[in-house]
Amino acid sequence: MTKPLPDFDLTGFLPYRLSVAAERVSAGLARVYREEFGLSVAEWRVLAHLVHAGEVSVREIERRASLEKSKASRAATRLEAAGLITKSVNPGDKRLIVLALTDAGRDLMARLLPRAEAYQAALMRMIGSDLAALDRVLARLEEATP
Amino acid sequence: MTKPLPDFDLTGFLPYRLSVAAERVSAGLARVYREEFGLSVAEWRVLAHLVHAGEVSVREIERRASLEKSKASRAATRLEAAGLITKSVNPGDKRLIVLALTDAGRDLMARLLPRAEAYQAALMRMIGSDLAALDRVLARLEEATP
DNA sequence: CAGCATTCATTGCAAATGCAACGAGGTCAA
DNA sequence: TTGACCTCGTTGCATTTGCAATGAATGCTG
Repeated sequence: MTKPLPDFDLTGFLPYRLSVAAERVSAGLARVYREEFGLSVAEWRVLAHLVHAGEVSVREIERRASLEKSKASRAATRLEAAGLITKSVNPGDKRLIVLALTDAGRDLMARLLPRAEAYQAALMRMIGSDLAALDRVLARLEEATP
Repeated sequence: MTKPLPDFDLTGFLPYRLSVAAERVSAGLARVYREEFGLSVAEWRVLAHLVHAGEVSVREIERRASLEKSKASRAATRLEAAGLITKSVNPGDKRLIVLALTDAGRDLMARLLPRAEAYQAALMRMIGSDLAALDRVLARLEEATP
């Protein structure tokens, strides 16, 4: 008596499809900031968050940019070495490190952001009228996951 | 004269949101096959594809399961060591390796697949009426990415 | 204010990753 | 048939990753 192994098509499995799609989109975007600006995903996220948030601790990056503690720390170290950000101790709470863009970092982002926006625009064009629905789905997954 | 750095909210950036959502969903699913069956993502994908495809080469896994060449190869090696699949040379083309589930592999998947399906079902319930739109979006991203 | 628990960032280290190189096999045209 | 190419799977190796441990700083409680 053999087990009744149900058929299962991985390519139709939602978590898999979502993962592959996200990976491809990330890879497409990464070409922009990697090939032309030499940034890794972690570095891109740190810089991108700094543009919006101003001065921020590593911990804040970890939370807001979904970056592993150590990943955020190492990305910050590399960015500092590249002269794109500064790291300093928060005088109020000396456990905290204040990350801030340098002029060079701001310059780089001023050139990079339009490219990133253009990429998002192209993506949105592909998604078309399903954008609102996708937005709802992502919003729901942001607050909870099964 | 400072640069006109446009504001940019990473948490509203579509590629980022997609990436985070996919990562969270994957992590949720991974808890099932990792904690209870000791499988990695790569191993899960290989097994899942074998269920549907029967006997398959490593190359085929690479293509159909979006797994790096070497990742697929190493996953197969581990799965063979664990007694879940067999590896043999294709007699017709001796460059090809034939991967096939063992009885133990089939048994494991018979227990795992219902859990995976349940996870997908829970995910679909969350997505609700936006499922059709999400499906279209993923289908479009599968055939092309900006 | 003393002691203890917590928070933050870094780092050590084992494991995972990705890429290029390799060797074995196969294809095809001259 | 031979020799130049291609394909497949594995592996070597430098890099990246994730996790736990560490050490410094702060908060909390009695």
